[in-house]
Amino acid sequence: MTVQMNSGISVDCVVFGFDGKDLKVLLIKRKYPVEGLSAEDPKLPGAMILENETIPQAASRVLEESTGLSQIYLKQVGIFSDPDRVSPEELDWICKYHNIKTERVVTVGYYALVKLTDRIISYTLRRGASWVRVDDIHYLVMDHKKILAEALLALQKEMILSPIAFELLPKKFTISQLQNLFSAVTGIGMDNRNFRKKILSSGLLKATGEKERGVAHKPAMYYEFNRSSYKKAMKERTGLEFINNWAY
Amino acid sequence: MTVQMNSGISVDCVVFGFDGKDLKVLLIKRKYPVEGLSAEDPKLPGAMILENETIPQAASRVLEESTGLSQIYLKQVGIFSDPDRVSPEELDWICKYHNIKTERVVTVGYYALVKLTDRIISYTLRRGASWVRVDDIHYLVMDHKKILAEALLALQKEMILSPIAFELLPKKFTISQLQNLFSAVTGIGMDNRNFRKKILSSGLLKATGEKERGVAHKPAMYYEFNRSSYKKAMKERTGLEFINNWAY
DNA sequence: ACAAAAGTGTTCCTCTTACACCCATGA
DNA sequence: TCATGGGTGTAAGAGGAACACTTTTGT
Repeated sequence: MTVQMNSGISVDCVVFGFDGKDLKVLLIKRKYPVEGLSAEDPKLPGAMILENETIPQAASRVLEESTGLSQIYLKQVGIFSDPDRVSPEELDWICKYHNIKTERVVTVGYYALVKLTDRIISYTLRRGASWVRVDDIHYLVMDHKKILAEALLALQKEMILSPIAFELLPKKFTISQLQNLFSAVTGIGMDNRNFRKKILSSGLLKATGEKERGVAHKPAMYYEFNRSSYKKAMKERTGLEFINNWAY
Repeated sequence: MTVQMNSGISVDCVVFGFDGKDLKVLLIKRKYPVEGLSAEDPKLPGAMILENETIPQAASRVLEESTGLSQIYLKQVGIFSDPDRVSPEELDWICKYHNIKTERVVTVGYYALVKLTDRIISYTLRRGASWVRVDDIHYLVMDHKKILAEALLALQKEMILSPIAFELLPKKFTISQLQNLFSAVTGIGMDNRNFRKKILSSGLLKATGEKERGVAHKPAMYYEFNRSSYKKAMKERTGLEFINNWAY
């Protein structure tokens, strides 16, 4: 067994969006199909890393290319380094497409959280990409399904621990939207009154004064994420949360 | 800017051990020094990945080589991919040492938790490695100091959330040892009575019946980690811990 | 006898949970 | 007026935090 000399390194991004009801993922199609590989197979947006580029930078680049957005929430999920994760045909395709030579491609999986605005939706659709409900994704090329699964798991964990839900919601949102998002991502249901109490007493929300319009029921108040109060709270943490979280 | 063709991929491991008082890290010296690079510079154990080897497998291999142990707790910390993280001299050294050609080395950082038994200590010392208190480590080669810092951060987070403390303790340990470990790693102090209450009511500890011997004070009871009860508890989680953890 | 760490209970208070009805709006 | 989701309060119980003294051993 010898040291691996030519490793290609790529990044693949699971871009999550929330439409108010379902968690969705941005999927693209393979460009420049070759023999034996369908151009219709859905895949995650990804790219080989460039010289003079760190891996997080590569992930940002992929995101900017596929969504038109910079400055979005990006988190590493894991490394996928099975020597056989890319089939010989796929490897061939990758080498031709990028005009490189490599015997192996190790990929770094990321997930990204974006607000599903009209702009981003039309941008992605124009480029032939699509937003698919997580539950409706049954096949992706290579090990992208596995990357998706790990990304979803990481998102669930993270959403329970950190206030990242706001990254998926519009700037102004209702408490119900927030709760639906939690429920959609984590599968956890919770009494609406208790949810409101907690989230409001947390100080993370700032009422905007604006209300929903044109809905056939009592209009809901719009709130914003109070980023500054969150930062302040982080500094004041006691740090005594431990055993509760892992012991019964 | 072109696609990176020759990326070397390595793993580096931060091996943590606990001697009952301080958190320590296993450091080694560079073998086969070359001009311009001291053989005395301390570094983390690491290796280039091999063909037909996944990255976690490479990390396990490094661990087995440096400690003689397999089956130990290993967790990925992050990827270090700054194009300039390895100086030209270092790169030269790496290429010569491994007899490869590469323009860049991306490394994956891991941390490992080991029980500091007599066997492992003598094994590592025989190989010229040393166990250094975390607080006493001021310089490591390349970006290894940064890797260490991130590993420590990840360990702290993880120890608050999961029962990994047991990986660092002997099979039989006292409650004080456990509490000291928490305190040493997380910096969190806690009332001893409350700590005992919590940890004992958690069902994670199993009293062995054995007591300390030869100590100049009331001998403490030895406990073991009750792995099966932990697994059972995990399945019964309600999953409603969220907002408490990130909101005030 | 003394030094040194182990071990033990109670009270107060906060936070979690469970639970059911009225409100504002558009159709 | 009806259908729809928004919004509200309370009581009981569990769990967290603060607190000081006795016990066991070796020297």
